[in-house]
Amino acid sequence: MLENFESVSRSIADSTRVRILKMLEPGELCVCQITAILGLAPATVSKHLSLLRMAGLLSHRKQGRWVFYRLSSHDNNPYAPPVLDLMRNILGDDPVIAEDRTRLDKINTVPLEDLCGDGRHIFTEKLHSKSGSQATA
Amino acid sequence: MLENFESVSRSIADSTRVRILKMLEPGELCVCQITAILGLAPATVSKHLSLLRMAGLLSHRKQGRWVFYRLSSHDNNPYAPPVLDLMRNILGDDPVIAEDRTRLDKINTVPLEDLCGDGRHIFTEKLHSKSGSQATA
DNA sequence: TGTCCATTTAGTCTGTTGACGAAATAACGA
DNA sequence: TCGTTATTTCGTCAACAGACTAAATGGACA
Repeated sequence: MLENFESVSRSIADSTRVRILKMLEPGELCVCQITAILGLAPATVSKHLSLLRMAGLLSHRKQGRWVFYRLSSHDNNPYAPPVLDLMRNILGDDPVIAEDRTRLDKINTVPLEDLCGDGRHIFTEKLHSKSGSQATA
Repeated sequence: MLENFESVSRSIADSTRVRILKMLEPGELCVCQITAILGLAPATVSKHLSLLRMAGLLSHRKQGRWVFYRLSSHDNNPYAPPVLDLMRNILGDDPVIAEDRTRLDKINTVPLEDLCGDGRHIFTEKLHSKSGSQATA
């Protein structure tokens, strides 16, 4: 009960995890895509994703070497759905969230192989450069 | 934006603060009443209340030497109302929350002067004793 | 004015959290 | 099978959070 609610509320009490939840609204993403958008170390991102999954907010599936995460449709935690519903209706106009969305759009124009492969660092750098918002990668 | 949401989500990410929000649903309470129900040091409770107020979840009014807190109806933080609405619909059947409600009912039978005065410690002790749930103070 | 008492603030201590790099794991392709 | 690569786990470290005690604040009342 209170324990389940706490795992959800603690999950959304961190801005990085809120960013993850918001960037997954349009659909599932690979870990390397999420990592590129956030600009954090893979280990850090993995830990956040694991925590969100444990709280019942995310589901994941493996496809080859890639792992895709999506907003959960499970019933593990009864408090997850109402919280996800609430989040869907807010923060769309927040600057940080909006910038993430811009990066997401840019990332969707690049094949996963390119993003996660050799060109990874170069692309991620462009994604987070000062002129990143209007650069065309 | 994200900052305002974070102050709310961090507020509800602690079980003590969730207990406070739930015990204030029926109506306002004095700090000494909240302290008695929680069984924590007054300074600790005061800090939690201050944090909840800063997040826009609580309002307060002074009456003499007592300070009464209630669920906020202000518009300081746009994320406070939807979160309070969500909370109203959940956790009513949680054991901890239910026990707090029992203590609240018991406290409401005692005049504030008695609760905050000399008999304070004795009453609080009864409130938190093993047989406290069925004791009649 | 001075005392009493509810509440808040200040200071401290301990446990938790979020970041990282390095090492382990797992799956693909040669 | 072996190397490569995406992801996770492990170990570490600095920053934060929540608890307490002690001291400060502020209103009530003699």
